Amino acid sequence: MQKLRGQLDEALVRYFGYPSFRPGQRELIEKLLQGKNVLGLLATGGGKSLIYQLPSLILPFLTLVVTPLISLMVDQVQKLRQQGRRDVAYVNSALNPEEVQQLLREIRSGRYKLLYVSPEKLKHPAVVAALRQRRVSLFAIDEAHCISQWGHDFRTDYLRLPSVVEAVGSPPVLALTATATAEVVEEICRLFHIHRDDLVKQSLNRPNIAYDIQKVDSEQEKREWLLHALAHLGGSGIVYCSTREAVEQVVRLCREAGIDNVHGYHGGMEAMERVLIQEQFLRNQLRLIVATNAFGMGVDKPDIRFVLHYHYPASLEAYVQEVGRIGRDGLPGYAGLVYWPGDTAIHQGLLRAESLSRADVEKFLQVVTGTASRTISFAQLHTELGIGETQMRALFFYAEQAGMVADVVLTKDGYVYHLGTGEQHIAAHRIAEELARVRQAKLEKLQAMEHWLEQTGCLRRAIAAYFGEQADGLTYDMYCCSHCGLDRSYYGRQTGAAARTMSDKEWDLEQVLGRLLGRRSGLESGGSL
DNA sequence: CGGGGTAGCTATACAGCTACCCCGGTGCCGTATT
Repeated sequence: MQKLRGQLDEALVRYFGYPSFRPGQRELIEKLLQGKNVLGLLATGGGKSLIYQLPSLILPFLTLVVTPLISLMVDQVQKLRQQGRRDVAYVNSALNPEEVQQLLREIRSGRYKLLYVSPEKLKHPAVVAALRQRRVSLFAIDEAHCISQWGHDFRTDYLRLPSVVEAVGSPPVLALTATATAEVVEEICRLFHIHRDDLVKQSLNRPNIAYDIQKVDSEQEKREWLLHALAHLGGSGIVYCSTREAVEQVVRLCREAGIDNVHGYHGGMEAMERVLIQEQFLRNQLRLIVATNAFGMGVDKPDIRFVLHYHYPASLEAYVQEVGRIGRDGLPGYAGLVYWPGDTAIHQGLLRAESLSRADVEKFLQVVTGTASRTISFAQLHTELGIGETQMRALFFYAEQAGMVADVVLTKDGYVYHLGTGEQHIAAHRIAEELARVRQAKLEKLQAMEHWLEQTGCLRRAIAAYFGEQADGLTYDMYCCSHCGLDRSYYGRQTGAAARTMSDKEWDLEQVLGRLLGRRSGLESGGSL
């Protein structure tokens, strides 16, 4: 063990240039090297990626990193390659089929030590076979809260990860996140057989963030509050809205008020435009981003001084993720939220829109079992079942769990599947129950968010309590929250880096995108990834 | 759930009201088409 510690210290200095580990890092790495499954609960900006990047240099075989977004994979691989690591790659839909084949050959040949992958790609038998053949030394899951946040409906492949771990030979598992309630911790530990003693948890309290919430009576008052806040805050920040349309409206509102260093961001925009906007924000060429919850994950900007919520998010977990982007440099930052009770309609409506009834489930099973071709086309989804692709994926997932479907593949014709041996009426019951349970859980998270808004105690302590933390001794005088006391004018005096003018080269769209996406010039040429 | 838009009525105001319908977020994947 003494020898191992020495090796770790040496590698830390040699490869990362840090003199010492940050809290939790060494403990997690040592447990992993002992072959244990671990969960790391570290505050945002706590140096999570080092926990798998460093072992990947020491371990004999492959370190696999499951990542929710392609942009995160591209970003990480690009950074590591710039640091001179040639044994790093990613597998996702940014690669064309030939590139994937080439990459799988290279994986089997042992060229890579660190591989980033989307959970969806891990469903492919060819990918799993290559990984098993090469052998996996470490199975890391970044942003592990996605398992609970998305795994139950939106991206069910997250819930398949435990069987993937087994399929690649049950290597040690590392789950990492900055946001997890006691229930989420429990679920991750259960899914990946993580022992209670192997949970490494730090306080998620962010003492440099001040919380301010304001209840108003109308949309007009919200707009006034927002403009007033923006006029008085210094530095760069994010405004979160719950709908794309609200994003556009708030951007217009800002511009009409003379704030023009601003841009909107949401999932309906072109991927390239989104990349460009994010990049400009990171470089302080944009001061303000108005966005839906699409914006933020992987945005590693240290000097975000404020996050404003024009709509509150659907859960406290989401809220903590969003405001957690403030002040990673450790300097003071401001989290402001304005709401009126009518805002709940957006969340209630989304919940209603995505919920499937028992009748929907039965109809789905009838169509699935009654189609001789064992195929459901995209057109059928809409005409016969009246549901979208996301719901369809969830239905297939739970149908598999209930034994009604043996496997599913997405092809040009739609979903092609094989039937299982389950009994239809039992399966329908189980699927409907499961969907109801997922919906109920979401509703409760929304209600917890709304309860937090309405309660009158310290906002910081209430967050800590929600995440099961002891909140004693959190006293920040006039820099805590709007319930304890808050000197708002203080945050106007804080200024971040001033916006500067871009050079012509930086404006070059191709330059920026080529650097960030690096698809065509990708793996085979090596350097430009 | 509830805001916003629209159709339709009233009954003589180029408006005003009501009733109704629609819509609302996150990203992989694979495929065909721009």
